Amino acid sequence: MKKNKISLAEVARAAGVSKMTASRVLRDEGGFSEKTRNKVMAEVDRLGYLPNRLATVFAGDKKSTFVGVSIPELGNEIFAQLLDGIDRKLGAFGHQTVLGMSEHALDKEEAWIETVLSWQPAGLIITGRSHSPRAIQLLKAGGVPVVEIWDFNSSPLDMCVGLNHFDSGYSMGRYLGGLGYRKFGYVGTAHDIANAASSRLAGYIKAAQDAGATVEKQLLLKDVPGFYTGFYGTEQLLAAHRDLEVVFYQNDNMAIGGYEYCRRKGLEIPRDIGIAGWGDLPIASIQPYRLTSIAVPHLRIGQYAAEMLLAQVNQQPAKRTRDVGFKLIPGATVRLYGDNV
Amino acid sequence: MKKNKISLAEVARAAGVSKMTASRVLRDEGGFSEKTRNKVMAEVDRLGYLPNRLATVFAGDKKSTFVGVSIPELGNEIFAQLLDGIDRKLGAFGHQTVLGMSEHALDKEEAWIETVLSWQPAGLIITGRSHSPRAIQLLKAGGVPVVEIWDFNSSPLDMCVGLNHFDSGYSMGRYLGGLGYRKFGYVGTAHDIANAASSRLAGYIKAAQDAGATVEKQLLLKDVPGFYTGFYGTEQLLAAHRDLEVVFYQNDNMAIGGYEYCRRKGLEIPRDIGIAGWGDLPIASIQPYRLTSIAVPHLRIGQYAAEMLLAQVNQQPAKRTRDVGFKLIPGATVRLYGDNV
DNA sequence: TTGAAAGCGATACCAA
DNA sequence: TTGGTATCGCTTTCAA
Repeated sequence: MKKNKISLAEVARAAGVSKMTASRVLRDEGGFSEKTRNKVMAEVDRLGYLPNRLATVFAGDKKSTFVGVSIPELGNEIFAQLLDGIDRKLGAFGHQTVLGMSEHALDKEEAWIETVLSWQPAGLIITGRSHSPRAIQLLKAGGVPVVEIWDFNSSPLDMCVGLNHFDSGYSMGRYLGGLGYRKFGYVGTAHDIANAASSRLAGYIKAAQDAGATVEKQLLLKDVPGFYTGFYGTEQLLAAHRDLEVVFYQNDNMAIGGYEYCRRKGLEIPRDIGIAGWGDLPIASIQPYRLTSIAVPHLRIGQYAAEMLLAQVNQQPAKRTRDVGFKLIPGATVRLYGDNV
Repeated sequence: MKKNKISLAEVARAAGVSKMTASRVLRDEGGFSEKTRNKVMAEVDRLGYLPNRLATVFAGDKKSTFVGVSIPELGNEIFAQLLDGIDRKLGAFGHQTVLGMSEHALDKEEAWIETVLSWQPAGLIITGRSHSPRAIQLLKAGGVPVVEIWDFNSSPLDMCVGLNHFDSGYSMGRYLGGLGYRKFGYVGTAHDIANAASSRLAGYIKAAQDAGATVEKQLLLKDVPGFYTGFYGTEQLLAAHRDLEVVFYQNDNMAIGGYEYCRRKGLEIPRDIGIAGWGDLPIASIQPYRLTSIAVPHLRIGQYAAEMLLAQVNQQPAKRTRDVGFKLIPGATVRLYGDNV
C-alpha cells in the first residue's frame, strides 16, 4: 500500500527549513522566529500536512494516547452507559478509546488485551475481576495502568472501582425474606465464567438461607439479559414452579419483561407474585408501577474509572480502589410486610 | 518514559539468529527450518515478548488495523447497538474499533476525524451525512475507505448505508393523516445541526401539509432522547396545546415516557390522544400496549457498514450504497380509521 | 535457509 | 534560533 501522504520532511523542504525546525513549530515548542513559524505553517496548510502519530509515539519511545476499554457487551445498556462516561472523560483529556467486547469470555478478553497492549496504550479499563492466567500475566508485564471496573475488589491487579455485587444480591434476598417471602426464584443469563451477576445470585442464595427461605429455582438462560428474555424466562420458570412467591431478576429489563408476562397471564403483582429487578434503570421509573430494584451509580463508575486512570497516567496521586455502593429501592412490585403471610 | 520491553532484536539475540529470521518466524512467513522456529518461539515464550505493532505498521509503511467508528452518543441505545454490530464484525476480522462520540456537534466530529486519521486507520465509519467542510476535506484526502451510516444518501463521500429518515417521517405523517387526525404534535430533542431526527420531523411536517393537517407544535428539548424527556416533554406540550390529537416522538423511549405521562394524567390512549414512536425498540414490544412506531433494521446497518468497509479494505468488489428501508408498525396507540372523526 | 543494511516519520540530543 | 545525526522496533530488499 503506497503512501502519498505528506511527511514532515516535505513540509520542511518546502518551507526551506530543517525537519527539526518544522517539528518544533508544529509542537509549538518555542525556539524559532515568528517568520519561521509563518513559513512552516503556510506550507502545512498548503500541503494539507497531517502528522503521523504512529511515528511520533514510536520516535519518542513512549505510550500512545490510546486507552483500551473492555466491556462484556454493548447490548446491555448499563455497560453502554459505562463506556459513554469513560469515553467522554478520556476524550476531554486527549485520549482515544479502543473498544473491546469480551462477550463474557475470558479467552476473548485475553486476545483483546494482547492486541491492545501491542499498540502501546496509555492504560486499560476492563470490566470484571476474573481474567485468564495469561491475561493477568500480560497485564502485570504490560507496564500500563489498569482499572478493573464493575465488581469491586479490594485487592485488584492495579486499580478498581465498582460495587460489591454479592452484597447487593444479599441485600435483596434479606429484604425479601424480611417481607415474609419463603419461596424464591431467580431468572438470569448463563455464562461460562463467574461474573458480577453470578455474585449477585450467590448473595441472594446466601440471604435466602440465612432467612430460612429457599431459592427453589435459578433459571439461567443462554441469551442476552433483555426484556424478552425476562418475558419467556418467567414463562419457563412459572411453568415448572407454580408456587414461587417472588422472583429476582438479573436486571431491570428482565424484571420488566417478567412483569409483563405475569400481567398478560392475569397474575396480579404483588398480590400473586413478587418481582424484583436490579440496576434501577430509567425505564424502571417510567413504568406504571414502581419496580423493586437495586440502584447502582453506574455513571459514576465510568467517571471514576477514567479519572483514576488519567491520574495514574499523569503520575498524580490518586485512590487505587473505590467502592461506589448501591441502594435498595423498595418499590411496589413486592408485598408490604405482613401481607399474605 | 523508559521502556523495559523486550524487542525482537533481543529475542533474536537470545535465540542466536538474526532479527530477520526471528521476524519471519513470528509472522510465519516461511523460509526457515523447524529447528530455527523452535529456538525462536522458545525465547519468545521465555522472555514474554510482545510485538510493538506501532513499529510494524510504521516499518511496513501501511495502514493500522484500527477502524474509527463515530456515533453521536452511547446513551441512545440504538447507536449503542449499531456500534455493537460493527465492532463484532470488525473484531472477527482482526480490526480494532477506535470510538468517537460526536455529541451531534460538527466540530467534535472534525477534531476526532483528524486525530483518528493521524493513527493511520484502515477505515472510518461515521454517523450522519453532514460534516464540516474541513472534515470532508480530511476524509477525502485521508486515503482510507469511509462509510457514512444511518441517514441514507445516494451520493455519499465514499460509501453509505442507512435509511431515508425523511421518508420514514413522511410515512408516519401520512398514516396519521389517513386515520383522520388533523392536529399533530411532535416531541424531540434539539441540536445545532440537522441530523436524521430533523429529517424525520421534516418528513412528518410535509406529510401533515399534504394531508391537510398541521403540526401545531414541535417541541425540541435540550436533553437526551430518553423516557423521562418524553414524559416531561409531553407535559410541556399538552400544557400549551390541549387540543392536540396525536403526538409523534423522536423515538420509542420518548413515546413510552409520553404514554406514561398521559396515563398518569388520566388520558386514555388512543381515545383521548394518539401516540407514535420511532425505532420499534425491544421495550416497545414488551409494554402492555402495542406502540405505533417505525421499525428500523438498525442491527443490519451496523453489519452492512462493517462488511462494506472490510470489502473495501481488502480491495474486494462491493456495493457502495445500501438503503435498508423501514416499516410502519400500526400498533394500538393511535385510533382506528373512522374512530372519533 | 539465513542475514546485513536501508528505511519508515518523527523526536532527542548535541553542536553551531 | 537553527540543523545534523542517531534512534525508536520492525520490515523490505538484496545478497549470500
